[in-house]
Parts: sequence; structure tokens; C-alpha cells
Amino acid sequence: MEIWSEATIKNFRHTLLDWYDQEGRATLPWRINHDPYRVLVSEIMLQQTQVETVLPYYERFMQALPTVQDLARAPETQVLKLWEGLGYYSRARNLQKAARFVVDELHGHWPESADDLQELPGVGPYTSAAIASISFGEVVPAVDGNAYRVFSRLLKIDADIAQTKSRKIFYDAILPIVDPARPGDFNQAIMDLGSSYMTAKNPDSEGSPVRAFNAAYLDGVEAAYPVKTKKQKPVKQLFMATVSEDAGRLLFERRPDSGLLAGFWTFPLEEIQSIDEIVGEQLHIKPIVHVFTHRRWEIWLVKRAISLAENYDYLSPADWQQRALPTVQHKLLDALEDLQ
DNA sequence: CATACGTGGCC
DNA sequence: TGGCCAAGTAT
Repeated sequence: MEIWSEATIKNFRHTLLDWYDQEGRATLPWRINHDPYRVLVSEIMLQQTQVETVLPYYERFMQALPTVQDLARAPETQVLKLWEGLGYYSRARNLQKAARFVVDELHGHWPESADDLQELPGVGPYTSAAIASISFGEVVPAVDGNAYRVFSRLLKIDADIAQTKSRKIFYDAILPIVDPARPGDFNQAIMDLGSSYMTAKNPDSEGSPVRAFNAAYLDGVEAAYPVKTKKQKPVKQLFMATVSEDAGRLLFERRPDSGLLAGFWTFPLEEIQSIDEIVGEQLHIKPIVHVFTHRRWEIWLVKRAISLAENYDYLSPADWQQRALPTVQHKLLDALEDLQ
């Protein structure tokens, strides 16, 4: 691993921030100002989600709920509907819990340090550092996937970025490099660098503004960085989805309050071991396939009667359109519509 | 500390 | 196509 001199660090900050000032994405809507609410919403949405995906959601969310007080007072159903399709839905619930904490417990006064911000639900080591540096000027590194990738290459850090314990190694390595005059811009510049020149696949290290600081590139070993162990494959699961109609309404099931798609509405889903269990009954000749990070669902639509359960409800189109439905349920509805 | 937790894009 | 990747956190 490389250790930079104080002169190199100063040179790097200057090079990075000059590039950021010229080429950075200053027009991103969460960079219009440093309002902690606007930054918080953006950072939560951006967790494991790309900028292009977030943009329309962010604009719509801020339009509907412009202040932390608005979010704190909103019905949870509205928040989930605004989040529909973004995924990782516990983020939406935690975001509203965080807003309620700031408004109700802290009387609208924001925590200003990374340590205190981490008390907010859904705000962990990365997000707390991002808000503290961007909104409040705290000199802390925001160590996200970009920072891992960028600094693993710049400094040739061999720690496996898939391992939790590597976080401290990167934090300690980056901390002395963060620009004390512009910590928020520094962190955002690293992220912009990681999503432009120093990408995971097909990086353009040759054209990168910090190529002179990229030890892995200069040594011709960039392909070896970052070190990252592989994830496990999604588990395959087979389901029968019940299509039960009553006077123009369709039967939906409310999923449990915890776990996958918690609290969201889908057709009643019953896991089966083999397609043989429903042969001759299915409505489609091919299953609807939906892949999560850790599961791969194959769902067969079956028109059948089913005994009602406590978490079942017949919904009219007007009903289900105003509820937050997971993407997999939209796929099922689309497939059903194709049959008509 | 390893795993659960969504979705869309890319090759 | 299946695997990998993208501004992580909670448990």
C-alpha cells in the first residue's frame, strides 16, 4: 500500500477539486444547496442505486414533501408510494422515522456531526459522514463503494472491500487526505471520479484527472484492484400466484411487516416445489421471472378459488393503483392484462 | 460478522 | 443468459 507525503496530499486535493469545479456534476438537484434535509433524502435514495435511477424519484419526492416537517407529517402510505419501484423499501420507512426524530425529538434541530447523525434510522457510517461533510463541513471521509474502488487503486490497498472489517482500513487511509477546507466537495468529487473515469468496469484511467496519483495504473496492475470476493448466487424459488376475481376486483395479499417486500401488496403467493403441482391450471405457458439480489422467483399465474385469510383483500384497480406495489406485482398485473 | 434487503442496466 | 455492478444499513 502506498503512503502519500504531505506534499502529494496537497497536490492531490488541488488536482481533484480543480477537476470537480470544472467537470463535476454541479447541476445535480441535491447539490443546489446544502440543506441537510435535501442531502439526507438524496443520500438515502442513492444507497445502492445509481444517479440516473434516482433523479426522477428525487424530484417527485421533494416536490411532494419539500421539508423535513412535511415528511414527518405525511402518511406512511404516501412515502411508500413515492418510493415505489426504487427498491430496498426499509429505506423509505427509516427515512420517515429519521424525519420524525428530527422534528419531534430534536424540535427541528439537525444533528451536525457524523457521530450524532448516525443515531438517525437508516443512517450508517457512510451516510452520516456524507451529510456531516456536505451540510456541516465536518472533515470526515464518506467511504462508499466509489471511495473503496478509487482509493484501492490510487493507494494499492489490498483489503477485500466486500469485508466489513476493511472499512476502517479505508477510513484511516482516506482521513488524512480529505481536504479540510472543502470536505463535502472532496467526498463528492471522489464519487464523481468513481462513476466517471474510475469505474468498476472499463475504467478510463488514461484520461483520468488523477492518473498521476493512481499507483495501480502506473504499476500496470489496475485490473487487480479493488480486491472483492464474489457474492453468492440467488436461490431459485417457484411460486403459484392466485388470480381470484370478484366483481371486477382482484384478490391481493399483504406481505408481513418484516422481510422481503414488507407490507407491500401482491397476488397471494404460494411456494411450490414443482410445476407438476399446478400443471394444466396455469394461465401462462411461461412463468413470470423476477430476480432479487439473493432470490430468483419464477411465478406461475393460476386462476382459482382460495379461502380468505386475514391479510387478504379484494382490491379494485382504483384501490391498488393508489397503493405501493412492488415491481414484481406490476409484472404480474401486466402479464394478466396481456391475456385479456 | 455474514446475510437479508430491490431494481435496472450492461455485456 | 446469468453474473456483476450501483452514493449501504440493520441485524
